[in-house]
Amino acid sequence: MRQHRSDRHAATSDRAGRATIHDVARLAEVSTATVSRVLSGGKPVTAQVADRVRAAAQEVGYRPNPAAQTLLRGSSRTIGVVAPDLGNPYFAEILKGISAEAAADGYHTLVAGTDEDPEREYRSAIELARWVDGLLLCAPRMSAPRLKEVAAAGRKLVLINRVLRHPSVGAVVVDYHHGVRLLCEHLGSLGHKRIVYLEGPPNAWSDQQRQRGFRTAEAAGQTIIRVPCGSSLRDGYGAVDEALTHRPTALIAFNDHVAVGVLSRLRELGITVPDDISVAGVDDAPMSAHIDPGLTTYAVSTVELGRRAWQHFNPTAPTNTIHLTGELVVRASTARAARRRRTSQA
Amino acid sequence: MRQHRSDRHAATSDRAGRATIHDVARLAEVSTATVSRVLSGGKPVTAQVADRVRAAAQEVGYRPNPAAQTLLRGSSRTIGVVAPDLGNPYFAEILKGISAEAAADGYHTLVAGTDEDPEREYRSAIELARWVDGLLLCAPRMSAPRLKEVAAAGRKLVLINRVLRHPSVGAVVVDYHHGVRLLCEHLGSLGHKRIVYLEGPPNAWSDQQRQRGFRTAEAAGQTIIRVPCGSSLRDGYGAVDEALTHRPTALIAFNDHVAVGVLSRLRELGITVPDDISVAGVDDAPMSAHIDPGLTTYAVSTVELGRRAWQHFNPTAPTNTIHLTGELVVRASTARAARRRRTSQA
DNA sequence: CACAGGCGTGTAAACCTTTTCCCGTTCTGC
DNA sequence: GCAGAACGGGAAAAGGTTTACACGCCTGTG
Repeated sequence: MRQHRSDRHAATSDRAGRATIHDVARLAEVSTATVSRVLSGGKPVTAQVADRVRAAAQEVGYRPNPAAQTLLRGSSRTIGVVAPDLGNPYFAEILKGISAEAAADGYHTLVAGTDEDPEREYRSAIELARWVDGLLLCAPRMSAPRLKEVAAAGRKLVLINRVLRHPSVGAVVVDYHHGVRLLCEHLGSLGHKRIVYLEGPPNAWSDQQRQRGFRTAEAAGQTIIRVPCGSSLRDGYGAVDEALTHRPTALIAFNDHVAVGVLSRLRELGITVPDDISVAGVDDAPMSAHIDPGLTTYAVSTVELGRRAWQHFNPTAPTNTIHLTGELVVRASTARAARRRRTSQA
Repeated sequence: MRQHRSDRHAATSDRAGRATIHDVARLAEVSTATVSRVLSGGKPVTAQVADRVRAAAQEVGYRPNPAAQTLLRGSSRTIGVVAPDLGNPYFAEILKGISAEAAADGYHTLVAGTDEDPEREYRSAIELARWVDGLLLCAPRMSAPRLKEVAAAGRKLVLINRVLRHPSVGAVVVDYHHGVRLLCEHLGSLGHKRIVYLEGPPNAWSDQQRQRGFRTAEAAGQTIIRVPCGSSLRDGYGAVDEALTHRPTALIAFNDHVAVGVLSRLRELGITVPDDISVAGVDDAPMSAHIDPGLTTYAVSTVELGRRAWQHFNPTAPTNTIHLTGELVVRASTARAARRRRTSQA
């Protein structure tokens, strides 16, 4: 592969087979204008002519060329979605939701994964902006100036879990500050004093929001130890050992995906959750209720997130920032802090 | 929402701002042909003129209109991916892989989820076929005639986990027959005699392949009890109670997603895996290694799947069916059958 | 010195659809 | 019976880009 340059020829010869509106017009013995009117429903047309046109269209298997339609109407009826990791169930849920909403309105969805790379994110966004009527960026990591550049390049820009001081850019954000506060209060009420936070990707806006929540918790007297981590399952798995050197009684992961990796590594080490250590996540991924132990987390509906994001694409919608607040979901992964901490290798 | 019809006006007024090749040509005082040659790199151009054109393009922020390019060259440099459930980690992985491969070759990816509905699947496929250079259908449920219709409507069709006797349709399929045989042999060697199979969606090709494997196992003397289920986590969760009425010692789920739901329900019922009952899945989803107990499953690399599928889009590639064979991954969810079965509600 | 060839650039057609404007016919109302 | 309206349908332009063809100039060679 990597030499797809050569398919120009194949494409052209293939295309030769597709019927155009002219073929239909010729067969039905009418003008192309009439064909368009019959099929796209403009002005009224005699029933007899309409039938003839429809029969002709059926016979040659006519389907309007979307490129021509797009060129003419200046809208492709397509939105673009850019996400750091399409394999992450959280983004997969969002993509599922938004594409379903879009499809219900006759819109298509173009996707791009960026592998968490801000540079690729920028390039993908700029590239997609050429094609689509609206662009949805999930948790974008790129700098604010570049984000503004993207906003200028495209039609309509909507952000998920990132805000940008800019007119005409909509956003839907989860109130992670609130979420983290709830988690800290919950753990505090269970007697946890030393809590490790496994940080998300550097410069991620949504990580900064969480950090705000932790500062609030610190101001209230709790001890938060920050350990660099990331956003994937592997990141969580890999960060556990360092986290344990700080001898925490509880552990908050950047998100549920990370938390699953954490639980996996803890199990390997023979450390029992929640008896030896409590673990909490953020996002309430679909599987979080079904793993053992069930994961305590901050839940916000991805369905709602997708719905709200799609609303932003309505041209009459105001371009503001919608704050979504979730709720604490307590499951089996958090419990009262052990009276005496056992050695970390149990 | 649902009244996006009105955005024609907004779109038109927005589009007014975008610079065309004519604007660049006027500013650089050359013809549009020269601009195209400079930017798309065709025939040679004087360095001085090229610089002038590039400067002009930069100044007005020119980006070629993809609809016009598509219309002309008859290729949109886009592929379409249709999957039953974008939220299912298995399909999310495949989407991630194929879109990354496509992006590396400068192609875009259009997606559609079908919510497991064959009717929507057909409509989505036909609709996407108008737009794209190639269509990738993941585990399609539609009938063979309709599949052929889709093949005729589009440029290039590639199937994942489904075969179709038809020239010019490529396919990449996992050898589930082999996988199920391995799982049955594995369980047999552990002394399991009564195995429940939680069936996938009705009419799913990949379920039929699994059934073939089970018939082989039955021919070898094993007892397989079939229980209707589905392909989602909830389906697995919901099918457990009925499955238990058959008093099996082991349980094979349609896929890992289902198996996770099964484990969850078993835990609720106080039934221990693998002591009371063994559980196995199929697909080796990313999380399967990280849950407790680790899931015994049949693993085939989704990366490989995506890579092979993309290869099929190369116009010089033969349109054949590629069989991918995986391997048994034994984890903690399967063990020797209990000597005496406890009551199912233990 | 003249002519051929090559290189750089412009012109215009083609890609396919929608929609505006216009014309011709038929029907209505006075 | 005639004027005007209403309605069905056709011709043509617009939308932005690429590319085949043509043209002019410069250079190198006979």
